[in-house]
Amino acid sequence: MAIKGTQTRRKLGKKTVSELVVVRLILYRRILRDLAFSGTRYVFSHQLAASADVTPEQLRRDLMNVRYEGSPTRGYEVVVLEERIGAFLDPPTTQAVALVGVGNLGRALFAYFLGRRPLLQIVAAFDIDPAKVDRLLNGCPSYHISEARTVMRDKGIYVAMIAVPAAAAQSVADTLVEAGVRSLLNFADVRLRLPPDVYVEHIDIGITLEKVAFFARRPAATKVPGSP
Amino acid sequence: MAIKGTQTRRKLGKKTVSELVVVRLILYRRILRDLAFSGTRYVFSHQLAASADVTPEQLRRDLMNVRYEGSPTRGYEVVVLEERIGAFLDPPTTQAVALVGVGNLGRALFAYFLGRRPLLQIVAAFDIDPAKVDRLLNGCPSYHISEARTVMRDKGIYVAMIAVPAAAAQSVADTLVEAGVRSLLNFADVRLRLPPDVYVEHIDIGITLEKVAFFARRPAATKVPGSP
DNA sequence: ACGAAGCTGTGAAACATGTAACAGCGTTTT
DNA sequence: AAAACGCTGTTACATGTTTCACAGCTTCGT
Ligand SMILES: NC(=O)c1ccc[n+]([C@@H]2O[C@H](COP(=O)([O-])OP(=O)(O)OC[C@H]3O[C@@H](n4cnc5c(N)ncnc54)[C@H](O)[C@@H]3O)[C@@H](O)[C@H]2O)c1
Ligand SMILES: NC(=O)c1ccc[n+]([C@@H]2O[C@H](COP(=O)([O-])OP(=O)(O)OC[C@H]3O[C@@H](n4cnc5c(N)ncnc54)[C@H](O)[C@@H]3O)[C@@H](O)[C@H]2O)c1
Repeated sequence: MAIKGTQTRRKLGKKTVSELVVVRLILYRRILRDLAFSGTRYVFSHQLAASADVTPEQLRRDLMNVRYEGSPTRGYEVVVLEERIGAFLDPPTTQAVALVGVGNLGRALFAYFLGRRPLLQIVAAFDIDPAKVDRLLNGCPSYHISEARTVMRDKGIYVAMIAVPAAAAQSVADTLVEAGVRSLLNFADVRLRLPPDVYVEHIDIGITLEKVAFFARRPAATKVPGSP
Repeated sequence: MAIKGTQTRRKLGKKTVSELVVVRLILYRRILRDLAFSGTRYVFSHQLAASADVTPEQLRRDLMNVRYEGSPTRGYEVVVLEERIGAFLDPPTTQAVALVGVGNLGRALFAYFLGRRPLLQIVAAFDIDPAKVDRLLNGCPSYHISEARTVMRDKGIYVAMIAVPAAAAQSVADTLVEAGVRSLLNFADVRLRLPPDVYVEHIDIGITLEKVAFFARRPAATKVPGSP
C-alpha cells in the first residue's frame, strides 16, 4: 500500500483486478485504437504483446478479465476487443476531472489533455493566485481553491490532479477530499497522507529521473538469454 | 520487463537490488534531507516509514542494502543515514542529462530541474524546430537533434528524457541510443522498443490518469481491518 | 478425411515481493 | 543488579504476479 508494488484492487463481479492489470489493459486498448485506425482487422496475441512490450502469455492472461475470446486462427478482432476492454474500463458516463495548480506543469497538462479522451475531461481548474483565477483556460473555467467544495458538487467531480508546490500539496489534498474528491493524481514531490478510502497515485518525476540515472550506471543488469 | 511489476535489477557487490527498493531508498533519502534541514537529529524506523507511507518492517528491510546500522535506542542518525543512502545511490560524479523536445512539457521539466539535484543536471536540450535550437534555455544550450552524437560524446551524457510527440519518440530514441545514451525517461505515450541493455522508464500520464479515474469508481476496494 | 500447424485459454509451477515473527541488545526502571 | 522495555536486523512465512506447459480449436494442406 505504498509505492505501488502490490496494492489496491477493485472488485468487479466475482473477480478482483490488480492495478498492474488495469494499466496494461489501458495500454492494450490504446494500441488497439491505433491498429483500428490504421485499418488492421485482426491481431494475434504475440503481435499485440510485442507492441505493449509484454509476453503473449501475460497478454492472454490479462484478457481473461475481459469477456471476449479470440479465434485460434484469426486472433482477436481489433475493434471488438477494443470495445470489450472499453466495457470493462470505461465509466458509464463521462468523468469530470479537476486540475489544481496552473503553473508550468499545470499548463502543460492542460495542453496535453485538450482534445483527447472524450470520456475524461478537465472541467475545472483551481489556483490560489488571483491572476490565474476566474478566467477561461482553453475554454475551461478556473476558480479559487476556496470554491472547491461548491464547484466539485455542482460539476460532479470526483477525480483531481494536483500540480501545486510541494509545500501546499497536503493541504490542497485535504481540501479536495473534503470537497468530495475520491481519487487523486499527485505530481508534487511529497507523499500525501489521506484516508484509506481515497485512492492516490503519485507521479514523482524527480524520483523517477534519479532512478533512471541510477540504472544508467549498472554493469548491464539485464537478463542474458541462454546461448547453447 | 514490461510495465514494471517485476523487473530490472542491478547487481551491487554480492546482492541484487530491485527497482522498487531503489525508488524507496530515493524517497527515504529525500525525507531524511528534509528532516536534517529541520534540525532533527535522530529518527526511528516507524517515523521515517510513516513519512514514506511504508511499513516499518519494509523500511528496515530496505535499509539492509545500505551499510549502516541504527541504534535500538536512538534510532537512525539522520545525517549519517542520509549520507549512507547517498553512497549507495549516487554516481561517483555529477551525471549529465539531456532533454529532448522543448515543448510544453519540456519547458516545464526545465523549470522543475533548475536549481535542484546538484548531482543530476540538464546540460543539453534538443529539438527539431529551428526556432528552438541554438539558443540558451535557462542557461542551457539547445541543439538540433542531428547533433546528438557529437554533443553526447563531448559532454559525457548517458541519460536522456524524451518529451517529443508520440509519432517522433521511437526514432528519437533510436538516435539517442546510437549516440551513446544508456538510460531513458520517456514521456511520450508510446512503448519504446530498444535493445535490452538500454534501460527505459515510461511516465505515461494519460494512462495514469485513466487508472486513477478507474479506481475512483470502485466500491471501496481497500482492506478492511478485522473487527471482532 | 486426416494429420499437422499454430493459435488461444488456463491450471499449475516458479518467482518476486511484502508481512509477520523473533532474537539480540542498549537503556531505563525498580 | 536484574528485569522489562522498545527498537533494530534478519530469518521464516504469506501473498501476489509472471512464466511455463499443455489441452482444445479451427483452418489448411495433402
Ligand atoms: N514543472 C515540472 O515539470 C514538474 C515536474 C515534476 C514535478 N513537479 C511538481 O509539480 C508541482 C507544480 O510544479 P510547477 O512547475 O507547475 O510549479 P509552479 O510554481 O509553476 O506552479 C504552481 C502553481 O500552484 C499554484 N498554487 C500554489 N499554492 C496553491 C494552493 N494552495 N492552492 C492552489 N494553487 C496553488 C501557484 O499559484 C502556481 O500557479 C510542484 O510540486 C513540482 O514539484 C513539476
Ligand atoms: N504536455 C503534457 O503535459 C504531457 C503530458 C503527458 C505526456 N506528454 C507527452 O510528451 C510529449 C511532448 O508533449 P508536449 O506537450 O511538450 O508537446 P509539444 O508539441 O508542446 O512539444 C513537442 C516538442 O518536440 C519537438 N520535436 C518534434 N519532433 C522532434 C524530433 N524528431 N526531434 C526533436 N524534437 C522534436 C517539437 O519541436 C516540440 O518542441 C508528447 O509525446 C506528449 O504526448 C505531454
